[in-house]
Amino acid sequence: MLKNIERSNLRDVIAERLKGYIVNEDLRPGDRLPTETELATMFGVSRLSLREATKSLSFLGIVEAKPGRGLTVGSVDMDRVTEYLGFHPAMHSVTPEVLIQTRLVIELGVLPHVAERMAEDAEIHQRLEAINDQLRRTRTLQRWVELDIAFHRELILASGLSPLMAFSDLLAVFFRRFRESVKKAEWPEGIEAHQEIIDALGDGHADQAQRLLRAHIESHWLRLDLVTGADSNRANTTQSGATQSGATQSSATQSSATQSSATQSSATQSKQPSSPNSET
Amino acid sequence: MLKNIERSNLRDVIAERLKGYIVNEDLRPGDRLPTETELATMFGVSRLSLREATKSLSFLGIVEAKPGRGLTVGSVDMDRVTEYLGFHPAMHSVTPEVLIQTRLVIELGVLPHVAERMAEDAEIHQRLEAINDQLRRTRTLQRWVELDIAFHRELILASGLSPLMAFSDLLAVFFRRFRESVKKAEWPEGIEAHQEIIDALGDGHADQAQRLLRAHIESHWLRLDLVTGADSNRANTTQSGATQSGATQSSATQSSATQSSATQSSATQSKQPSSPNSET
DNA sequence: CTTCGTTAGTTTGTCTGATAAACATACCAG
DNA sequence: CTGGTATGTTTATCAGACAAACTAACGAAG
Repeated sequence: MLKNIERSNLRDVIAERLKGYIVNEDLRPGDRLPTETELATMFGVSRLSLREATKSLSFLGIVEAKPGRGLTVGSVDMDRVTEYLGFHPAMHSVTPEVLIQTRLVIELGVLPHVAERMAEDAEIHQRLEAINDQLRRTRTLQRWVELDIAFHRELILASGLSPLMAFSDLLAVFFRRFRESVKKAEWPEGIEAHQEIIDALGDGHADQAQRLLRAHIESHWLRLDLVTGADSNRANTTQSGATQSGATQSSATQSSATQSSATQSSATQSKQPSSPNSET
Repeated sequence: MLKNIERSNLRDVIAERLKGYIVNEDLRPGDRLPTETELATMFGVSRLSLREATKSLSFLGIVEAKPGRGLTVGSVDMDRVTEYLGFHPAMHSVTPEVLIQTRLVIELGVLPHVAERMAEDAEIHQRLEAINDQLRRTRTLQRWVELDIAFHRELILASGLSPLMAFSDLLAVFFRRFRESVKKAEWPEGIEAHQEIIDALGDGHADQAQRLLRAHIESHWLRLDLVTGADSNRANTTQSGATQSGATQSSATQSSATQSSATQSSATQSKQPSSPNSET
């Protein structure tokens, strides 16, 4: 009678199995899946339960369904993710420190590749310059945020490590709110930082570009203290030594105490942006 | 006439309206929504159609549903999205070289964080040692692959950068086939490399651990030449040192055209991705 | 009066079955 | 051979029902 007490969410289990099916069969976007009834019998559930799973997946574009044609594999629609995740008031389960550190790992790690490819492809330099030029002529916050995201996105793209693009897009969603707190007076500062990074990359000085980009990204962290309204005075005492930033609870994804995360963040996070990678 | 692409998706329309409802009512995580039947009558659709919309939203964690309790606004869970990041457009048509370079960026970039946390949490060292010990006693290929993946997964986990965890799992799927080509005679080599990495991390020498891990991962690269077959003679002659690799073309190339990128990746890379922590 | 166990009510979870719409394919006519 | 039509397939949506799980109120015991 009782089969699976493991997870009450039958729908999620089905979605997981469906994902596994696509991976195992090595299906690529456009490939057709079995029909709903076939999948339902295959998984041993009713068609409605399976349908709810496919609908969840189709919401993000992972699978597409058309009447008469059936189910096909698609790609995740990051715009949709941005649309629905961006408006949401609170996203916990990942602290801002972890977010920044993650971004540092990706973007800093990418720079040597960018420098190398820049030496071979002059267009990369042009594209980065073009974005920064547009940034200079920008007046609205909305446009500024879009262009700033585009700049960092172009950085990843230029590295040729396309899998990291997926992550960059996702992080962009979560970083958007940080960027939206940037005051107009700080714009020139960011543009100048971008320019220095471009120049360093153009000269092949990947290590210098890394230092510059680290400082640029970590400026988000300083802004964060202002946003959360925490004690920013302690943030001024830079490099005191406390270093347990970075990661706390990793996968605590329960939703029991939700609104406590807001207050919790301001209380616990008063450490430095700089992480283990302490140069100089 | 067709004004737009037919938005016959009733489900998306309902999801949109539900999102608007949350925004208008200024609901925050934990707040309760009307019941499914109420929302259904409110929107003028059947309960099942509305249910599909709520399920789509609950897939992202925007709303949560519990029997007897009703619908509540949930907290967005990043892990929920990263789990399905493998369906990102950028993840398609990725060459094995790019995959290895991507992995290098992530795993090398993570090591400084691991070293730091290892100094505070002795359990990390124990867990890594435990996996390696199990690796030594392994006899079957299946088990060896699982443990090898577990080791690298533990490295990411130990860094505390949980967003990267999903990515590691993702890459593990792709790398599984490479690892399965590992000959039994090469096992001790890999185990020894793991041990050296653990020791270096334990001593706080993140930079040394990075060099070791780079060599360890790039051994996959060598195996790759055997796997892809092709003209491995050219690959052998061009880069005997094998510590080079370099970013290749970004996308648009299928895995079939591997050889061109192999030759292109000349010995230009003498820099280290993720060298921010060169304290020497 | 407080506290704990029980019971009734509410709400989602899942199922069965059916009809309509949209698409794909095969068939037939010119 | 071509083009339109007829038919079949598959998803989209609906209706109603029962089970499971959680909430809350109520009553009994200390």
